[in-house]
Amino acid sequence: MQVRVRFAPSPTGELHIGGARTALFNWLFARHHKGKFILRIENTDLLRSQEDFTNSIIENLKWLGLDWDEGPEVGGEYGPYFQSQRLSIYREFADNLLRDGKAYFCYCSAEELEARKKKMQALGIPPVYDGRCRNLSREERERFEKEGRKPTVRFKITRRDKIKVKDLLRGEVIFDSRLFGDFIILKSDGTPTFNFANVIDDALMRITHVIRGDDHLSNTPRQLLIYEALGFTPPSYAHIPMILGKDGSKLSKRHGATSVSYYREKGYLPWALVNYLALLGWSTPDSQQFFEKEELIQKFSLDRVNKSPAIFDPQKLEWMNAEYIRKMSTEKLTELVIPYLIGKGWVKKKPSSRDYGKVLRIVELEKDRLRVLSDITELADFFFEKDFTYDNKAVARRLRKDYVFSLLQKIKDEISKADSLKEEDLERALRRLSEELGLSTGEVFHPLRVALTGRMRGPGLFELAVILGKEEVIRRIDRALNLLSSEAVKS
RNA sequence: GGCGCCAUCGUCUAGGGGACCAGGAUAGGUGGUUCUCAGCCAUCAGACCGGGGUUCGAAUCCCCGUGGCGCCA
Repeated sequence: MQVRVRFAPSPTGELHIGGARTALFNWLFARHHKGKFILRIENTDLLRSQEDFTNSIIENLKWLGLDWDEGPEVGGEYGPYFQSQRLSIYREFADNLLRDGKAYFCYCSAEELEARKKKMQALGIPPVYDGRCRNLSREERERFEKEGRKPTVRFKITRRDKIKVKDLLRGEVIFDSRLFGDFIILKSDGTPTFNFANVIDDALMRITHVIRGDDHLSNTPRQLLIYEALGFTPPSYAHIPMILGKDGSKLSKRHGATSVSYYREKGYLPWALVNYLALLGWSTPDSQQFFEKEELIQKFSLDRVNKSPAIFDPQKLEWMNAEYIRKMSTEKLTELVIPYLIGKGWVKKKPSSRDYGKVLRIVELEKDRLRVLSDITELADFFFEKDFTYDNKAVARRLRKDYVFSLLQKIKDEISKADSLKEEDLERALRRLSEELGLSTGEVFHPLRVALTGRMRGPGLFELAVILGKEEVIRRIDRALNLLSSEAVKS
């Protein structure tokens, strides 16, 4: 039998890190078994669902490289793949259950239910629905209808025994159906509840394996009951551990950025994110860290998914991203970085080949320092901003020294002599100068670096000077000299 | 409240009775390389939730407790 799995997000928000990981595990499982990966949008809750989110989720899944075989945009023979287009299907199945006496109308209002629940809790009784609408007489029903009550449809629990959930990761988990109250399958507005729609769609879409967060484990026995009532064969289940925030609670905005789109904009590489996410709850026997796509597909297996929840660690993700950036060719990296430079107005939309060459060179020099693509804007600003601001500490520590003023003048003279800047020439000249003046190389290099970049850290001095070019280097030395002399006047 | 799941370094994890005074990765400390930073190399520190069993032997199996999380909502 061909494996068919699905990812079924509800478009009530952006694609979440946790959702992405669930999607990934499903996708990996499908690709590993040469099965189908299906995308279904669970937008039944029309109030909270938004089209924008649907589009965003789709875009982000594509960006991550998690392509689906059936679903929005690609279609498939088990559609439609939007729950909002399947409402008549749910109603039909609900009607069947009503007809068969496996479900019934319930006229209790949300307020009444809430009040009873509170009372039961106060008495220490499990707060389950008491089934009072189970056997309403025709008259009672008519009376409620006249009162203008809109009924919900409840599923009748007839089993009074243990329900076994066979979970691929956790083995058999046993629930007691006596603890369930009759639950709602169709809300009073006619839309299905999660459990109901989910089961019907999975059944009709021939889903063979349900891989989802273990927050759904407790829902599973109820779903099994629906499968049974409908005469469908349930799928296999694998409840994967959830991803938590730093403090161990469910990952949410409180923990910082949790949406995939944030990481995308920030300049994380899709595969770095995928690779990192794969390691949250799954590992190889040797704790391998890096995987190429095909390798990950080949090695992935549900029985190496562990059972305990994982805490999302942005630091390790950042490290992994930096690793992938360093491994990437400079050409490819430059392509990815240019949009950020355009955003700053430092590079034209269509850079000239000369500008492009310059950017390429800058990227090459900054590559080791990039952790995310957007880092480029603060790392390389001085290459583009002629009037960069000096770092106060850098000026104090490296520029504001007695010897620096005349040193910079000498460097300037030296550079002026040559007709163009070359790395080796500059290095040789500076080293000679340090010897002549009895200064350490650091005492010569550091002040020049601050004069040229405004800061103490950065790429190789000679390399960056060559990129700036002779004229600009002289200009910047003058600027630093000005700064020093104006301060001299002040003091 | 009931039910369920989970429990190894701060974090991600390896481990499935002896190979473990617990391995890797990340983050952190120290040293080296270099004009600085980053990187790289070397090095240090850091964990089996607690208690009972089972066994010659337990991180590994069982029970209880505790804690975290989830579902019912």
